Amino acid sequence: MLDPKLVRSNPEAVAEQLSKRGFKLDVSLLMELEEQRRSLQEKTQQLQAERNAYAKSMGKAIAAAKAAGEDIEPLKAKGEELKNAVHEAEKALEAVQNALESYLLEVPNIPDEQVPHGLSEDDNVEIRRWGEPRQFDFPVQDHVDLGSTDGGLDFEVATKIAGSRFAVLRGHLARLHRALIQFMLDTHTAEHGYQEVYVPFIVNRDALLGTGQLPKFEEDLFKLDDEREFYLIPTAEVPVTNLHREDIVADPLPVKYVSHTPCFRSEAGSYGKDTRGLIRQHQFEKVELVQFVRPDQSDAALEELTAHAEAILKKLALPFRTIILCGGDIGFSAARTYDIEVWVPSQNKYREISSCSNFRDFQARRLKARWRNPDTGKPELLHTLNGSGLAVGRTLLAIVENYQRADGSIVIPDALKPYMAGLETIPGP
RNA sequence: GGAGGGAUGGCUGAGCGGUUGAAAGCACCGGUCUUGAAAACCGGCGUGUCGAGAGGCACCCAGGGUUCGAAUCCCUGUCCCUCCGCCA
Repeated sequence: MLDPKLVRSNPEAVAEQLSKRGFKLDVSLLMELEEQRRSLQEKTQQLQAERNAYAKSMGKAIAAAKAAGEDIEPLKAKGEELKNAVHEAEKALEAVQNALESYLLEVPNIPDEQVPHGLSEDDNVEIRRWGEPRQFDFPVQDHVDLGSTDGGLDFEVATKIAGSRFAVLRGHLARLHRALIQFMLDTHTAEHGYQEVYVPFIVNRDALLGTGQLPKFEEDLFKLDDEREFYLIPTAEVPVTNLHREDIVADPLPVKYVSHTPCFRSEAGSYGKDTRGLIRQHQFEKVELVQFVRPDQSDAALEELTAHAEAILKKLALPFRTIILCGGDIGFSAARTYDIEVWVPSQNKYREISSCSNFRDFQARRLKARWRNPDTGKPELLHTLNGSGLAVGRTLLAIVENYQRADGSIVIPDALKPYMAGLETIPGP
């Protein structure tokens, strides 16, 4: 959520900045609600003050009246009147505050100055490339064909037991999948200073409000049929970032977590997109990096975090490029996002494998995630960041395709061999 | 699943329906003292929100209710603890 003070004190400037992402801030609605809020709040608080003062004086007044043998009913009646007036004012104020709050909850974050202009993914800007896409001297197969030979990658049986957009992995590929997870976790904990956390895969509504998936993106989530309003997590970002909801972080910042979780997405609105293969699934695994940092450190932290994700691809010798998302393509809660795209030979292009974002204080404000600034001694909002490090299914896909040989076998990257009991290649048909 | 007991400021922990936004201790900050530190002593010290400011308002798990007045009474929910049962 944006700082309400900023929005009401400078609505035109905020609207201008939000237009960069194609969002139209309803300034007149906002101003009108704000005006109502102000006058109602004034009135309510004045009445509350009156009631409080009156109630305070009542103890003595009643005692005095009783001693004098007077009727105390009139004293009570005045209190009753005040009570009712306060109630009414409070209700009106609450209604306006709710309207204001629910509007603000659906306003996206202000994009960073460095975010390129543009309204579609075509306007994203490439920052850097690493590695050379391999030249193949034989017809390239995609991972679906490569995996189908020994049933290592089986979409049909997954359809039977669940439905479309699910996969079953078997044998070497299942092991490779597990190896990737271990490898990523080990790298981030041992080399990049992250603490590993294991978290719930089911979260409540408050958690999703905190990170910004709700209230606006309910249709992307799997909701459980349960009166407790449970949802399957769409990313580890939700449980991990919520670790510090309504918290004043005591640890020295930055606090860095890495977590491996499954992710569940209904992918509403993506029908017909990437229907083949592992790219877009209802269930996939991800190793996620999350950081809580001092506000003045978050820009640097995003560069660092992105480099941590890139390090995995470098160790796996998978060619990639890093792009910065333009205003129109950036996520709801993010101020700045780098996508890392890995080379996918069968598609002859780079495809997203990680998304690293700085949310500034946007999530922190919703979460009430704070730290105690030693300079002021006061609790202040901190900044949150996260990034995939990496999406496991897509990494598996990239390995299978980039490391394929003419006979359909797949070479195991050196970095993964220790996790594969020394296996050198996954044999072809 | 059954039976009890809890939830108060960064932590521990008092709190009679009215003078309690909240005792006390710890921690923390400032000062005195000291060559320095510790100890001792003095003072300060919750969060949010509105306001230019003075100051106001809200908050004692959450939501309802009773009352002129609720941290204190009632109801519902959530979470935690103890005992019994069951269980990967």
